[in-house]
Amino acid sequence: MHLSTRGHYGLLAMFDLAEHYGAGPIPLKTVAERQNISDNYLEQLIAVLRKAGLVRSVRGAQGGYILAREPGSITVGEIIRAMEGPIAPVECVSEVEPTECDQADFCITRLVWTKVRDKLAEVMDSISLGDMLRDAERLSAARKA
Amino acid sequence: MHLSTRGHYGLLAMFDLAEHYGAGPIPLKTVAERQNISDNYLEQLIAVLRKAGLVRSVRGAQGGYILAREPGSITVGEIIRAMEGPIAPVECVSEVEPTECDQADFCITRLVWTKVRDKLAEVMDSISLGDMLRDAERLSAARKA
DNA sequence: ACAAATTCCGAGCGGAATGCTAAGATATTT
DNA sequence: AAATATCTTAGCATTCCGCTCGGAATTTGT
Repeated sequence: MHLSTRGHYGLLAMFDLAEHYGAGPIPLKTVAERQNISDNYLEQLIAVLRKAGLVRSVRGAQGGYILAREPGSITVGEIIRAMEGPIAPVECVSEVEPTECDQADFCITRLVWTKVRDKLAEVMDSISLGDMLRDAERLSAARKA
Repeated sequence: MHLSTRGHYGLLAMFDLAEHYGAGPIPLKTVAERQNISDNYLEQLIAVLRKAGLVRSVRGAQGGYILAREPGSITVGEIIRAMEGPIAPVECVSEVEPTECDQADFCITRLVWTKVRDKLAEVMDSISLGDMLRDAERLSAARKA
């Protein structure tokens, strides 16, 4: 049950952009440095996020990346699906194009994986970048107190 | 968010043993054939389950494998942990020995992964092989009707 | 016009994990 | 003994992961 660094870094980068939402385009190098990720590598990852329509890019000097939508309307689930593909503990219960299996009708383990998948999707879809920003505020407030 | 075949096959094998619980030791070859898994490969996988104390083995002719406990007392979570290691979408929130991270205290994504991990564990721990047997009965009853 | 800053794109690559196969050693039953 | 199983280890092809690198294209500022 492991995520690859794609999803891990992808969420870090998106959250970083969320924290600076409204401040114009953020160069990738800045994000990479703040999140301690190789910027060469992050470049490839953000390309995926862009193609998925989750970030907008501005080329040239003073350019960078901006969230395509408000932080509150982008969920962790969307980001993870973009980076890691459809949610599916095993392929035969993939959210899209589950692989055929002639025993699917009476496969009990399949029921299990379906439940797992649904819970997974439920948690991830229920958390937005906006929620995370609020958590961050609460945390830093508690820290000061 | 993919399981390897280890967890997948592991659960299939355990469920097969559950379906024949009480009928004495089941040879691995039989399980492999019924579940359509390479028996050479399954041999390695079941060794892990045995070391985890989830199945007992009987060597020699007429030997095979038996669940170490009642189906109702063995959960999917146990099986998956045995086969795939501690549940953890990312390492820094692993159930055991989470890797150190100097930013752990104010890492918001970490909170997300913790929630994901907990939900994952919750579903898997809430389903036992006994539950699956009941589902199987219900399904075959519905099929006959 | 030119230089600097940036995104964009694709090639390549070492290492690790995955999913097996295979072969033999060991134990038990008949 | 012979047959039936588990047990153990080695190996191996393929794929994926997590990068690095080089350079082209685009925009801004001087």
